[in-house]
Amino acid sequence: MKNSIKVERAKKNITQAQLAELVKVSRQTINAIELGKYNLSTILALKIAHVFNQSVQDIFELEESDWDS
Amino acid sequence: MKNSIKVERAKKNITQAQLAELVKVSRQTINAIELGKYNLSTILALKIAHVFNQSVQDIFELEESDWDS
DNA sequence: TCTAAATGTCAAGTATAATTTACATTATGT
DNA sequence: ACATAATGTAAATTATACTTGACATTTAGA
Repeated sequence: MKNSIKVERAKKNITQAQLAELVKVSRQTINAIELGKYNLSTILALKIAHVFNQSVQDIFELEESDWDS
Repeated sequence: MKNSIKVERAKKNITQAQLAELVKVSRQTINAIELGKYNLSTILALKIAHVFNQSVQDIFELEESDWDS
């Protein structure tokens, strides 16, 4: 799964730490998600989408390989 | 978090088992998600939204209490 | 009413999301 | 060049998503 969190943060001019605070997770969690290191929960994806006023699909995009299983 | 999976399944006339097969998880997982028993992964939410041709937000809705932490 | 499909539930196990602490690296401004 | 903020990374731990197998209950059709 790809994501555009870095771009959205840049638009809003906020740091990973600030985003972390807004959605109430650790800074490292935001960093790992932004770098595609894991498959975050849906509640967290909805919160991030809410912060950026975007749809979840706008920010998180499935890749072919995500369907492998 | 609330969801409308049951309604979407009814529209498409498919069972929990069939949806499970389409998104490649177990039937019990679909059942638990549909009953709001846990916070599924974003990849799975995107796959379910894809099956129903809907946005993630159309199917999964944050509740106030989800912001508690 | 009988049968089968569909749904609900439970317990035990595995996989992985998310936290914490800590430190290294890279970017930014003065 | 220096200082500081921001980002990347790692290991250890905790919380929880998801699986499997099994069984109970509800629903729908013949």
